[in-house]
Amino acid sequence: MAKYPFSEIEPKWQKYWDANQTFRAVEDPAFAKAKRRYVLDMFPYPSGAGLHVGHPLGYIATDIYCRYLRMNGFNVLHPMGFDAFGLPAENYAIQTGTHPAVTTFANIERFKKQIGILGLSYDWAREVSTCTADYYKWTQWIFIQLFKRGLAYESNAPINWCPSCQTGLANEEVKDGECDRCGSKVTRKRIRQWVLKITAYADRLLADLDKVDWPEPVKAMQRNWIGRSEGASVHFAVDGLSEKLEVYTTRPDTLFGATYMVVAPEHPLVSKLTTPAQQAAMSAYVEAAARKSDLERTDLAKDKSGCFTGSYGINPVNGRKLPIWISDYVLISYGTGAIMAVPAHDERDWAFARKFGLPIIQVVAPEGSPAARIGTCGDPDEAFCEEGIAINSGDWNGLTTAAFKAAITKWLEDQGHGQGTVNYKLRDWLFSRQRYWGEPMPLVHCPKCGIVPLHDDQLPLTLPETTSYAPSGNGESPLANIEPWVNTTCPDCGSPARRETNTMPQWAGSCWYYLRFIDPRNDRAFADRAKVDYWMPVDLYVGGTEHAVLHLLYARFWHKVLFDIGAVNTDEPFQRLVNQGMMLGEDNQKMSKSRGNVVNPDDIIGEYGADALRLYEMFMGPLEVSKPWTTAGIVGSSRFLERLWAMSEKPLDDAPPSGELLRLLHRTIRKVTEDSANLAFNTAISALMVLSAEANKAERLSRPLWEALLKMVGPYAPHLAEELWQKLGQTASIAYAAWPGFDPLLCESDELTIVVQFNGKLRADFQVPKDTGREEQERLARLHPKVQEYLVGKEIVKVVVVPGKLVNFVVR
RNA sequence: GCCGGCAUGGCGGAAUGGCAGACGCGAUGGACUCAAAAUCCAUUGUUCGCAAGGAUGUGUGGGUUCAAGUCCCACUGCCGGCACCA
Repeated sequence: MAKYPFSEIEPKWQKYWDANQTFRAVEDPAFAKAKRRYVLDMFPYPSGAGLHVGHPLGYIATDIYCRYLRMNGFNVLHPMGFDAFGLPAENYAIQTGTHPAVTTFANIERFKKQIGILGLSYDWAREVSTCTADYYKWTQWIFIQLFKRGLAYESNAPINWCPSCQTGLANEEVKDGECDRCGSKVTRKRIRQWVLKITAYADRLLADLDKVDWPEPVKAMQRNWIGRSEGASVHFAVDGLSEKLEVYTTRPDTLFGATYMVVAPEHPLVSKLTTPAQQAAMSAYVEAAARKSDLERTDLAKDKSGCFTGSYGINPVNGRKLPIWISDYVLISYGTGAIMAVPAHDERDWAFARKFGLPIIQVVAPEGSPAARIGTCGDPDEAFCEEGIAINSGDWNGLTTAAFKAAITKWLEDQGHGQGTVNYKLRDWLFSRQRYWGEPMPLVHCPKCGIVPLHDDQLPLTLPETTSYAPSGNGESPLANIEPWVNTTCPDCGSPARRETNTMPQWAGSCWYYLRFIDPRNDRAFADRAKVDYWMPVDLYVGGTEHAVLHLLYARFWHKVLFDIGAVNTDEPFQRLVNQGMMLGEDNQKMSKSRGNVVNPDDIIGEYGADALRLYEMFMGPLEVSKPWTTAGIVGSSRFLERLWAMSEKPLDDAPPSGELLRLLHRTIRKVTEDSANLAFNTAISALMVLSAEANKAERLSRPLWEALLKMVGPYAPHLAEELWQKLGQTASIAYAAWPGFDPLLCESDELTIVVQFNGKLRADFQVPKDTGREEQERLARLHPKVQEYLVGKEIVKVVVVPGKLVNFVVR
């Protein structure tokens, strides 16, 4: 018989699904909340580079899951769209003059074509692109809500600046001191910026991680990034100055060990602290620190540097005078930008004290050590950073670190010298970009009213047309040069005013796109609240780990703000998150053009068909783990499909199968049902292969078995399944055929194999009827000829019997 | 340095504490063929043995258990994230 003509059949069914709107999702109240599922892929940036076989991995997985859910009576929302603002299209525009929208939409079309041939069951009627005005109208609207709640503010603090991208970057976009996008060294720049106050949500972003079903590593990364720490703020009087110097420490129990203090070069008190004698040295140091890049400043290997201010702080616990230094190892952006230095119990302070000959006093000793008993000790050899017992701390000696922390914090509060404090590593989110191809910020600078947001009826504020996309490089976006656009009137008072010219970062559009899919054409709200209630939260969200602290943190933040203003029904957007593993090249390296190991899905589909590619990508291993692509391996999936195609020619019997084949059928249904629900597609496919191989051994095919098999194949190889389903005389799509059920009783075998072990080593096996009792099983085991042989000259110490499984003789 | 994750045949992988290696790729042998491809059948962890049958085996070293790939402790290697956050 002819080979499976996938190149005819696959387009045929793709056209059918499209023409019949088979996967259109409708908010039908007949489905109870428990019978609705929102299954979401992380939407792509439509780059011009084209896809490799790794890109569709997650899309195939969610598609199979959605098809499985539909056959099980769920109403499924499964949309797709495009994260369409971004630098590549803009950079191309600078080079060629082509409008970024032109490039972007061309790439979107190409992308849709490429994933279209995979037979993915998206509701394309809900497609959105973040760069269209009807979409970013609502991005702007949400930004205004943030602004109105005081969560967006202007800042002039120095920021991360990428000299190549010519724009500011968020902390999350800087990796190892380099731009996450282009790899250029990030520098510091002081320009006016818009910042979102994500730190106001730090506690909730941390606590609510406990509510969601996400991979632990991703939760750990977010917890790390938020970086909550508990400690105390301590106020140090400064000799000869009215101002107090406030420091933050997680170890208030080491206050007696403080021997000097350090403030960051950018600290506001630096000039007041500097005595005339130190003035020259201090200016030189501050200037040198300002010139250093972030990477230079945070390089651990470098020597500590610093400069004495000439001033002294007074330690509130013992009145001791502590010299105040400045050093760039203290960061202005964390805590109070000033520290008390305890060299005996902190590696960094230790290194600094050693370099500058500052005293070192040990105030914590390991529990049980002699020092802990007598309350004092000699000079330490290295910093001791663990917890222990207080020494050299006056009346506090002998307390454990934990007890001392609590006691001294209370003492500080009682004496007015400080208080317990919680700190976060998370910084506010640098939100403005000095580029063209992004959402314009819907704000106006009015000389009378200050910064005024546009009114709702003035949205969207569309991007002006221009011919010059190049950034000015001086911290202004190209929009600043478009005078007719910049000059406007104040929405509130009507006076002449100027528009904000910064644009939003690419993350803005992706912060809420999952909500727009719910009601994509609504022009009165970002989404109708009843529809939000119908679908939200997202039940399953599949994408790569690269967004663990970027998109996934930002989106949670925006969602919580929307929750707080009553616009959404849940305080977390994504209930369950799954990270698909990376598809590596055949050489086990990351797939990339520069390595020359890229495999194009179009080529594979051309040779083997989309169903074979889908099947193979899922068969290769668990969804979550990274694995290398092997083109040679795909023939296994292809052969399986060919076998099904050939089997469809066999004569059919109406009777169900009998005996072992019936049992295998029910077991397979059980296995494939469980595995499909758990996204364990590799083992489900394996079970389908076993069943088809067994069923194929007979000359004739049982129709009930064949129908069940086709339905189970449906989500995995939908084109072939539809074709063979139609061949059976079915007129409706298999996409909504009822998923086959199984009978647990029919899964069980009448006979069980019992294995016999001697001291845990396998020696024999035999068959027993199911329901054989414990004693009977042991008796039959003893009668087994090989067992008798092994028992000769041995003494039985113990017999372990697991009914239906094994008998283990422990012998001597 | 800190926090995660992973480690099983030639390869991808499978295995509620109970027959390690399901399923697939590859390889070897055979059938079909003038021949090849395709297809089908058989074998395929390593090792000793003509065979029957042994021994050994899930990164390393210990431990718990009648029984450990699976649980516990200590390592090693690889991958990812963070990194002067006081």
